[in-house]
Parts: sequence; C-alpha cells; structure tokens
Amino acid sequence: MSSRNKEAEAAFLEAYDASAFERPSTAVDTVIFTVLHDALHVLLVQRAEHPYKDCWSLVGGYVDIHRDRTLKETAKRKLEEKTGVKTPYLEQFETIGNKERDPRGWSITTVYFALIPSQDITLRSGKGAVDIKWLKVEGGQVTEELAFDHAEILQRCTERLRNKVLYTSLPVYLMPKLFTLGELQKVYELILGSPIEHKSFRRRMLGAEILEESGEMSYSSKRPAILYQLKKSQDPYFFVRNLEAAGKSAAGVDV
Amino acid sequence: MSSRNKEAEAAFLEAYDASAFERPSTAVDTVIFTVLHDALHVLLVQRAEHPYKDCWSLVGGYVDIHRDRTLKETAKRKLEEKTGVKTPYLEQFETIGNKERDPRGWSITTVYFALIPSQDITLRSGKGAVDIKWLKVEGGQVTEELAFDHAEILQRCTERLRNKVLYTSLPVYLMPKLFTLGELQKVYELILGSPIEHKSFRRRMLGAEILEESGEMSYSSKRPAILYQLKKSQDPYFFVRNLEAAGKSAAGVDV
DNA sequence: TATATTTAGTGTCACTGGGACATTTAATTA
DNA sequence: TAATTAAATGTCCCAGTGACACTAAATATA
Repeated sequence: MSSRNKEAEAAFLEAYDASAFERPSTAVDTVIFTVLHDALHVLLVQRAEHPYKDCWSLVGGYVDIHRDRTLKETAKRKLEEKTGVKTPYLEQFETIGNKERDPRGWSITTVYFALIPSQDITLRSGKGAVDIKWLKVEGGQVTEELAFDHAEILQRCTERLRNKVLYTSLPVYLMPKLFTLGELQKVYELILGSPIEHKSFRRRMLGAEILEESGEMSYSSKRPAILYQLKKSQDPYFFVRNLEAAGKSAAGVDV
Repeated sequence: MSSRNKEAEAAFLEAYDASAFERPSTAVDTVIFTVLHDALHVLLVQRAEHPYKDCWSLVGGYVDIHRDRTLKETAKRKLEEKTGVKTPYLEQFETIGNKERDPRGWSITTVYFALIPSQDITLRSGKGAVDIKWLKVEGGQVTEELAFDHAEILQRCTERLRNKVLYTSLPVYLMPKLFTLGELQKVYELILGSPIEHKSFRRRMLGAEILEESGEMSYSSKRPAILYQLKKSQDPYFFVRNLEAAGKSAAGVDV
C-alpha cells in the first residue's frame, strides 16, 4: 500500500510555478520486465518526492541534457542505476504527451520497455527513490497504486509484450545465458497465459535458427535436456512465425 | 533544389542562446503519405526560418502547451493547417531525441505518420513555410535535401509502412471512399514494389471482412468492377495475414 | 535389479491458408 | 459479331503447424 499524502502534495503544487516553463517537461520511463518465481514481474520504485510521494512508479526520470546524448541513453542510465544491467533488450514503446498526466503541467514521457533475466541483478534504490522492488504483473496490472498514468502505461505495455510474443522470439531475452527449450516454453506460456503444443513450439524455435546448442546438458531429476544459447551477433528481434492465429486488432497502435 | 544559406544560418545560431533552456525542445513531425500518379508521395514544406531556411522538411512544429492538449493534437493541428484533412489515419511512429539533430541544441521530436487519399486536398503553405508540395518517394528517399534528420526519418518511416503493408490493410486509408479491388491491389503493389497474385489478394482482402460492396460499379473501358468501401466503424488497423513470407528482421524497432 | 515415473524429444497425419495458374464472365471496341 | 481486356472464380498443390501418439533417458521406488 502506498501512503500518498494528498494534502502535502496539494501544498507542494501550490508552490510550484508551472508558468516558468514554455516547454513541456521531458522524461523517459522504462517498463522493466523479468520472470521471477514463474510469473511476469515489473520493476517499480517508490517515489521520494512530490508529486505522488511514496507512490510506486516505473523506473524513469527527466532527460538530463548535460549528461545524456540521446533519449535511449537516459533510459539506459536509469536502468543501470537501478539494476546494474548494462545491456538489456531495450525497445521504444510509445510517447505520451499531454496536459493532464502530471499535476505540474504539460509533460512528455517516452516509454521504453526492457527485458532482463532475473539472475545477477542487485537492486539499488538510489536517490529519488525510497524503495525498489519487483512486483508481479497479472493481467497487465499490479497490486500497488501507481503514480501518474503509469498503471495505464503498464497495461498497454504488457499487452504489447504479449502481442509480440505471439510472433517473435522476444522471450529469449528473459532467459539466462543457457536454458532448455522446456524452460523457454514455460516463459512463453506464462506471458501468453495459455499452453503451447510442445512439438510445434520446438519446430518453430529451432526452425528460426536463432538458437544454438551450448554443448552442455541440464541434468535435473529426469531425462537431461540440451542447454541452448542465443547465437552470437543475433538480431535482437526476429520473427518466429505465428503462434496460433494472431488476434484481429493490433495492440500498441496509437489511434 | 533548396538553397540553404549556411553563412546566414551560422550567424543565426551565433545569436541563439541555447543555454536559456534546461529542457529539450519538443516537436512533432508527421510523415504524410499519399498516392499520386501511381507513386507514393510525401508532403513537404519549405522552411521560412533558420535553421535550414529554405530547406524542405516534414510537416511539423513545436508543441504549443497553450493550444494543444495532447501530442497527437499537435500533429492533427499541423496536418489540418496544411491539407485541410481533419481525420487522417494517424499513427505514432517513434520519438527521436538527442543533442545533435537540431543545431540549436537538445531536441525531441515525436514522429507520426499519416495516410490520406490524394483527393479533396488543397495544400496551404501557411506561416512558417515558403512553399509546400508533394514529392515522390522512391526507395524511402526524395530528390530534395531535407532539413534536420528528416531524410533518415522518412527512410525509416517508409520502411515501416512497407513492412506493415505486408500484413495489414493499411493501404485502404490511401484510397478514396469507393474503390475497386484492382485499384487497391495497385496501391499495395506500388508500396511493396512487387506484383501480388490477384486471386490470393482478393481472397485475403475479402476474407478479412473489412470491406463491403457499395452497391455501385466502376464502369471503365472493360468489364465493370464492384466498388467497395471500408465498413463503417471499422478498426483503423487490422491484420490481413501474411503477404508472402514476412522478412526475418523487423523494421521499426529501436535497438 | 526391475519397474514406474517424468520430462525430453521424435514421427506422422490431417487441416488450412495461400501461391500458381487456368478458366469464365462482362463489359467495350473494332 | 468477334476480338480484347480487365474482373472475378475454380482448382491444385504445397508449406507450416496443431494434434497426438510414440520413443528415449534419466531418477525414484519397490
């Protein structure tokens, strides 16, 4: 539960001089996904300052025109500060700009989404944040109340992820270096929310020629499985043909 | 030929005080496509002011935080000012933000792309533009030198359009109210740059259930053709299954 | 040691969508 | 009246994939 103090926030906004700017504020927010305990999770930080003080929000911040050379650099910088991950799968999702989303006035945020494996990550709150944590995403939603329009962003972004997973190999970026096809399939199923016929799945993944056998095997309880890895210098993005009939209407289109 | 005066521009930039802003400038640019004389065209305006004075550029401008409620409204306003079209197919393409794209300093532009039928359009230069015209797009390029990074934007946006045309019905937004399947197929072929098998094309378009017979016929020289129209309240966006094998790597992904 | 269990991985069939291409249809024009 | 041309349909075949049965290889247990 977040404990947003509406009165303190009102006082803060009272003192805030929005008319000082003729330009919208420009931020970057990143929806950072990972798979944890067999569920899709998103990284959230608890805000240390007004507005939405103490509320949870996506990882993001203002573009720093002195430090950042590009928008994407802003996203990478914030992401690395929080997770230590330097080379995530990072894709621009959409840009939202309007008068209402931030009580301080006209603001623009460019939303990225990142996919990172949950291994080897040590979360750091850093300045500007009280706390930081992974939260389970179910049906595009999270149990905490989110700051600004972040709930809506998360919803749309999750839909986009699901939509892309139908015809791409994006989930490989949620996997550790080595993984079995069974493990990969589980991640697909967990994002899509429905089981996939395993023979078809193997046929498609192997047919896409984006994976290669690592030479090692996974010795769990039962029959060992081949450990695969992403081929070197593989495009970060590629089609794997349709998984079932793709829905009629497309997600992620700004109409 | 544009006649950009580099010395005058240098003087202008000399006088320009970039340090007055701690925020990037925020603009919207729209790649407005149409089909004219059996070729894909893009709408360009000739700049009246520095920088890139007299150069041709995409239709766009700064977000006006007093007039515009949303980013998309900025795009629509500019587009209507130039073409008179109020309800184009308008989709957000991508946002580019960096230090170098504008000589005045850090700038962000959100790029939209619009599809409009070439009928019923009367171009208006309006203020800020010396001239305005449609220019043929060939291989994602145009014969004029474009301002800022607009040549690159056009290139990428054209690629995205082509990619989408492979599996969507977007070209219907380039058509007049009534059109025959033959005419629609020509537009597909012209964007894709390769012929499409006509039986498959009809099967797909009619199978998508997005068109309906208007009741009227097109009486040209030979056998008359059924005039179709877009179904009322049709999603502005929908899949029509694959046209041939979709390429391996996806366009439009910000890596 | 033998058998059950479980997950990994394969074989194969049938269905579907779409490319290829031949055929028919309906108008105009010579 | 026949030729011409684009519109529209008929049909075949093939690739990709869902469905599902089957084999394989390890551990667990009797």
